[in-house]
Parts: sequence; C-alpha cells; structure tokens
Amino acid sequence: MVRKKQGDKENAIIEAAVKVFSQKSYHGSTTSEIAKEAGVAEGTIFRYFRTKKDILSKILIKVIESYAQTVVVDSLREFLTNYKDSNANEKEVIKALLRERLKVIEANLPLVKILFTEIQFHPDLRKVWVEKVVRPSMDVAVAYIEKKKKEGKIKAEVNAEVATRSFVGMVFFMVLSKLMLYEKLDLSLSESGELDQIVDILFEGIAARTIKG
Amino acid sequence: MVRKKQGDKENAIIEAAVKVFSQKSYHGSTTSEIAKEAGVAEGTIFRYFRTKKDILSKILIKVIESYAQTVVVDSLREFLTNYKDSNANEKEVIKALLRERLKVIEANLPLVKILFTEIQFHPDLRKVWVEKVVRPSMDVAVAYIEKKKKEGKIKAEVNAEVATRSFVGMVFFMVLSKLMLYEKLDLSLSESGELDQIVDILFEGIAARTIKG
Amino acid sequence: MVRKKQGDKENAIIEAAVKVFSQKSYHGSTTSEIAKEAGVAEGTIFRYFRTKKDILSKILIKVIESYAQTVVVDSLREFLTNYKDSNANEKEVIKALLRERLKVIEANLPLVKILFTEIQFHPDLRKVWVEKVVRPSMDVAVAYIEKKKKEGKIKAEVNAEVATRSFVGMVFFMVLSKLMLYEKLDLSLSESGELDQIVDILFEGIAARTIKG
Amino acid sequence: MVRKKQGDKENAIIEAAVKVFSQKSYHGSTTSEIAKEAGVAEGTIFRYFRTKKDILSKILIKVIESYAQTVVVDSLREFLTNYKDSNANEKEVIKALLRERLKVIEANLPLVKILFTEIQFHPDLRKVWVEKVVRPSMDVAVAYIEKKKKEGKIKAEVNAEVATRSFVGMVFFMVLSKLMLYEKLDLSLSESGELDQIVDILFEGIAARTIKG
DNA sequence: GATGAATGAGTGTTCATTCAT
DNA sequence: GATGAATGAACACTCATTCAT
Repeated sequence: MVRKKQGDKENAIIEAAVKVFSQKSYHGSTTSEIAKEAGVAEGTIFRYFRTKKDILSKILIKVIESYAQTVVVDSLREFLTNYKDSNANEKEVIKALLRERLKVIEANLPLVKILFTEIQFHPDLRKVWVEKVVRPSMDVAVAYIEKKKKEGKIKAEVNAEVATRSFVGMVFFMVLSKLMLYEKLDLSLSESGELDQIVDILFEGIAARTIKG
Repeated sequence: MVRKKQGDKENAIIEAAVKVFSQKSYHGSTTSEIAKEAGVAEGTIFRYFRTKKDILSKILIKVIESYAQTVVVDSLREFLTNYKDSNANEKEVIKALLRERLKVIEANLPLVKILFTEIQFHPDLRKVWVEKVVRPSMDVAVAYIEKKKKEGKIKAEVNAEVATRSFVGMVFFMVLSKLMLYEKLDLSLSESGELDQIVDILFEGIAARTIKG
Repeated sequence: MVRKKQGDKENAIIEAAVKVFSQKSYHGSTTSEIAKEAGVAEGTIFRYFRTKKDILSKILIKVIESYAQTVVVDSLREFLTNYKDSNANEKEVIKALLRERLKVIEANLPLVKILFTEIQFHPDLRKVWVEKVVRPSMDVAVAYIEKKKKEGKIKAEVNAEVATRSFVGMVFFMVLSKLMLYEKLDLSLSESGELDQIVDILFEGIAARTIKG
Repeated sequence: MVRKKQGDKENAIIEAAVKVFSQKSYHGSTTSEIAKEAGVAEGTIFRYFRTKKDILSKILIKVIESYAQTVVVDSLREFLTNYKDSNANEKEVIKALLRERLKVIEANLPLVKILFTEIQFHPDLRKVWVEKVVRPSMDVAVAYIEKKKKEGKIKAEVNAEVATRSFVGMVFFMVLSKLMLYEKLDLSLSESGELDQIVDILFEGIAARTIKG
C-alpha cells in the first residue's frame, strides 16, 4: 500500500513483485497482491507488463544482466587488478572478491531467491541464465585456476571446474542456510568470519598436516 | 496415466504428485494433473488427502522421516562401525558415506527438488525439516569433527559447523548443477570421480603445498 | 434460471446461449448471463465448451449442418418428387417448398438471427457456411432453373443466379422485417398470404399485362 | 493512425469508428482501437462523445437523417420530376432511382453494415430508424404503387407493401451477398447488369408467357 | 470405495471512462 | 483543448473441493 512518487510506477511494481514472488513463489502470488503491495490498481500492472509472466521475465532478465556485468566482466578486471598488488596472495584476492560479491547478494537477497527458485520451472529463463552468467563465469574461473596451477600456486591435480563448483556451492549454501534458518539475515554475511573460514577450507582443507607428507 | 494395482491408490497419488510437483512446483500443479498422472479420478485424491496441501505435507513428512532415520540414526551407526575398521582413514569413511548417501539422493531426485523448493514457502514444513533433520545431522557432524580434532586428524582451528556446511554445500551444489545444467542426470553422481575430488578438496584444499610449512 | 433435467446440461447451455446471443450479439453477451439463463454455474460452461467462441462455433456448425442436410440434400429430393406430381406446376412446387422451409426458419428464428449476424464477424464460420450451404444451394437452384428454361417454363433471358438471389432476398427480407418490426413473430409467416404473393411476384411480376405483348 | 487536420477530430473519430465497428461489430470494438485508427488519444474520444454508445448513436442518427432526407423527401421529388418526362415508363424510373440509390449505398457500405447489424441490438436506435425511414419510405412507395395500380400500370391484385418489401429485399440481399461472398465489392453494383435484371423480375417475373393467358 | 460432474470463489486480463497535467 | 496514465468493475476462464451416484 506504499504510495510511490510519480513516474516510478513500473519500478514500484517490480519491487512489489520481487517482494511477493520471493515470499510466495511465482505461482503462489497474485497480481492483485502485487498491485496492493505496489500501491497501484490491478489494471495498472498491465499497462507496464503484458502478462504476469512478463513481470517475472523482466525481473530475472534484469538480475541476469546485472550479474553478467558485475560477475563476468567486472570480476575479471578485479582479478587482474589485484594481481598487480602482487604481494596480495591468491587467498586474499579471493576473500576480497567474495566479500564484495556477498555484499551485492545481501543487498538483493529476495532477487536471488526468486532466481534460484523460478529458474527451475521456466526453461526459457534458465537458458538465458546459463548462457549469460553460468558459462562465462565458469570460463573466467577455470582460466584463473589453470593459470594458478601453472604458477605452482594450485595443485596440478585439481580439476578447475570441480573446484569452482565446490567453492560456489560452499558460498551458495552458506547464504541459503542463513536465509532459511534465521529467516532474516541479521548477521551480515559479508562481514562474518565464516567467509574467511570457507576460503581457508577451500585452499588448505580441514585435515591436519600430518607428518605423512 | 499409469494404472496402479488395486489398494495402492494412495501410493499412486503420492508418486504422481512427486512427479508433477517436481516438474511444475506445488502452486504450478493441478490436482487434475496429479489425478491423470496417477490414473485415478480427481475425486479419489480427496478420499486420501483432505486438501492439496495435505499431499505436499505427507510427501515431505515422509521424506523427512526417512532422512531423519537414514541420515541421523543410521549414519551415526555407520560412523561408529567404520570406526572399528580402524585402518580406514577419515577421508575414506567420508567418501564411502557420501557415495552411499548420493545413491539415495539420485534415487529420489524429484523428492529432493520438491523438498528444497517448497520448504522455502511452507514454514510449517520447514520447521519440521530443520528440527528433525538439519539440527540432529549437524549435531552428529559437529560431534564427529570435534572428536577428530581431538585426535589430531582435523585442524584445531576448523569451525565444525562451517566445515559441515561447506561440505554439504559442495555436494548439494554438485547435485543442483547437474540437475539444472544437464536436465537429466545421465552421469551417475555416486559413481563419478567428482565425488572423490570434492572430498579431497575438503580435506586438503586446492593450494599447492609450498615449502612454507 | 430454468432447471434442466440431468444429463442435458450441454443442451441447456446451447439453448441459453442461443437465446442470449440472439438478444445481445456474441460480443455483447456474457458467459455469466448464459450460465444464469441455463441454470448452471459459470464453471460448468467450460466443462462443455473450451472457450466462449467454442459455444458460438458449435451452435453455428450445428445449424449449418442441419441446413446443409435439409436445404441441399432434402430439397433436391423434394423437387424431384414433386416433379412426378406432374400436374402441380412450378409455382405450386416453389410455394410448397417455401412454406415448408419457413416453418423450419420460424421454429429457429434466434438461430437464424445469430447466423446472419455473427457470420459477418467470424470469417472461419462464414467459410463453412458458404461452402456447405450457400454454394451447394445455389447449384441446386441454378440447375433447376436452367432445366425449367429448357422446358420453356422460365424465360430464357433470366439469369439463374440473379433470380435465385432475388427470391432468397425477398423471403429473407420478409422474415427480417417481421423480426425487427414486430419484435415477436406473432403472425405465422408460413401461413401468411404474403408467401404466396411473393412467389406470384417472382413468377409473374407486378406489371399489368398491357396489350403490348 | 491517420492524422486529421486540426478541428476535424470529431469527424476523424466518427470515420474511424465506422471503419472499426463495421469490421468488428460495436461490442467487438475497443475505444482504444478507434482512437488509434482516428489518430487521436483515447481520452479525446470522450471530449466529443459522452460514452462509446454515444459514438454509435451519433453515427446512426446521422445515417438515418441522411436517409430520411434523401430517401423520403428527395426520392418523392424525383418520382414526381421523372413523372414529367412522361415518356419514361415506370421500369425506367425505378431503374434510375435504384441506380442512384445504390451509388449512395456503395459509397457508404460500412455504414450500411453497421446500421443493419446494430439496429437489431439497440431498440432505441431501431425505433428512430423505423419511424424516420422505414415507415415514411413505405408510405411513399405504397402511394406510388397504388397510383400506378389506378393507372392500370400495375396489377390490381398486387399488395403494395408486399411488393415494396420484395423489391427492397432483392436489392438488399444483392448487396449483402456481394458484401459477404466477395469480401470486397470490386464489381460496382450500381453499374452491374444485375440491377436491371432485378427490376425486370420485379415487373415481369421469371415465368415464360405461355399462351395460357 | 471410487467416480467425475458440478460448483463458485478466485485468477489473470481487458476496457470504458476519468482526470491531472 | 488534448493527452494518456490510471482506474476498477467486469470479463473469460481455472481449479480445489464437494457430493450424488
């Protein structure tokens, strides 16, 4: 029922839809709920979006494009930049990268929830996500790891794809756990020590260094 | 459309619902679709389940109880049993455990998908899941890790909860990736080398052992 | 609001739709009006008809098929049969034919109204009408007239198609006038003297026979 | 989408509405379609017409008044005028009259279509049509025929009303057939030989003059 | 017990009409 | 005057649920 300042109806609807979709899922939400939440009449929604599905698509395309930009293009640059600070080692680079990335995720938690839920049920949107974000990200990550393997910083026997997916899984699940267990993300992930611990595990594992090596 | 043998209607409905829910989400599915898939009349559904929601609840309660049994109770026993084969080291125990666990997951992929999707939107079911599975599992895992820390097999500085969640995250995401990227899980996860690699990363990390140690 | 005996819901809906469509036109009618008129719930309509348009199509296809049978096939037979009563002259045959045809039209006036109104706006239905009724009827009529021309009963200079259309137009317009002017067709067309007069005009015209011949 | 010259908005809207109504029927048309067709904003329509129905009313009232003038008043004068060319016989007068009338109809085919369609569903408009056009026209026609009967030019037994309606029906149906069968009226009716044939049938009928008379 | 026809509240969507600019 | 964004009642259609058979 929040009155938005004029001209921004489309945004108000998008924001309302993000909120409602993330709470009730796409199919569990009603255009009338979205309208109420956006503070507009139900008919107004259809001046901005042809169908309900169109709202979802526009939301997800937006996220995907924003991710495609920040994750793929920008993180590449970041890698290279940090590289120049050559005394920062790989772990520190990854930690910094992760911290920054989690800030974005934290700021858009409902969007992330919608993304991971709805992508399962809308193959058209999943396709875009995979092509624009998953594959390019994986390429960047794999290239990075391969380079580090050549530099002797990462074990030669590590499979770059598996390592990448493991890392993303750790992070993703951390976010998911907090999201589902604590309902609200009171403890800021990006500032939690957990983040550092995850990267430590990724790099050094949990096993004690026995004298066996 | 599958005709079930007499008396098994409830099961036929459950199986049909699992299939349909996993493909279209709970709210995206229709009781008429479920009936058709189960080979029963729509009305029949409501002789076995008071409401549509009740089908979902019964499905998830079943999964949860099965998991509560196998994961929490049985895996504890397994830990202790393997323990006796004392020449099997920790990594091997975990790998065996994981392999066995993934077999179960693979056999119930649609159920897992429903679980992780719907639990977000049904707080009542989420509560049961967390209390019956998540917390007890975490307790077992943490206890195991703490013991191993005392035995000097796992680094003292490792946080048991974080390590557990990291591991679950790696595995969960592996499953998820295959599920979403390749649509069908042709490559058996439980037999893939990826599984071993994940456990290796968990225990030893990806970083090359420099002479720093 | 008329309660129909069980099993006949589809017919009740068709009848209700015929009534409502004929009073308000297809686009001016509401499925809820039709439901009310048929004495069923609105949802029931859609158990029998996929869409609102489907009701119209089924109605018109029914009329068209019934006309195709009675007008085209049966009237041909009637022509030939009456022919055998060879002392009945052409005018009497046509009058009898027309009288019988008008009875059918009178019994289905709302249907006729729907037919002539909606066929203008639904090209798919118009196509069926023209192909199944208009063209075959015209063929029969033209063949009849041509034969009569050869027999010296009809003027050689008469164009068969024009004559047919003129006759149909006279009759059609008579029906239309009564329909629109008197709202209800209290005076039975099929029994009115007007019918005979029309056929007289068709055959002998209105001009007085001057001695010019 | 046609931009109209300033000041002519009302006419632009009327013309657009005539086009759209004739293609989709009154209830099947949208004010937004009319606005687009007229090249004005949707709101503008409602500066010139209180309601959508008001557009239809104004269109039909216009037609009706124009017909009332041309058909009733002017054709009467024409009859009398032609009368003076006393060597033109009745058939020639009617043919000339019809030719001229059909030119008007051809130039306003969409209007005619709207008139005959919508008049069925709008009793208020039908009333005006009948009172201003149908009845007065009928009166003129009947008076003419009665006079011709007295002059011995038309058979005494002809019913003037029936004859008039028959004639109008022939013409009306000729127009309708072309309209519906050939979609576009490529062949000009007013110049087609069909017109003469119709008048010939009206006056002399189709029956061959046997020696029986 | 099993059925599936029937229901009607509820859904996404349309559209004539209003009104601030 | 003209606009077109905004409205919300009304629409065609869906679906979980009931119940007579």
